[in-house]
Amino acid sequence: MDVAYVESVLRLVEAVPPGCVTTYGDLAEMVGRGGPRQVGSVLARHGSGVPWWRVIRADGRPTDALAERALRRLADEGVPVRAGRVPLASARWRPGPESLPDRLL
DNA sequence: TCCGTGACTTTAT
DNA sequence: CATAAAGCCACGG
Repeated sequence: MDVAYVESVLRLVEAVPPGCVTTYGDLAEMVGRGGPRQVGSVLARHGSGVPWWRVIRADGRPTDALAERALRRLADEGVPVRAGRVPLASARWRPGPESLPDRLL
């Protein structure tokens, strides 16, 4: 896993605005390389410095080990949470061309 | 090479 | 709507 890839992922996560969420799969697609699991891998090792709680799974739930912490922070910043799950249909972040870090390297 | 592992996803029950 | 099974991708032993 090279540095360029890691930085691309971290930059995107940093670009997710408060009150919104995104998924591992979406990030993978934006980066254009690797898959959801690779994105998860990056956050697991180097995600301490970015808003990791805004990255959740495709089913709207944060990864199991971090569910408590993530859901509380999300709720704190106004993200709707129902039954331990975020309604992606409404809270999912859809970056406009100018909000994207773009030139990802 | 083969195999297990993981901050995952999709499809089928 | 909840679960299970299979698929997927990169890494390391």
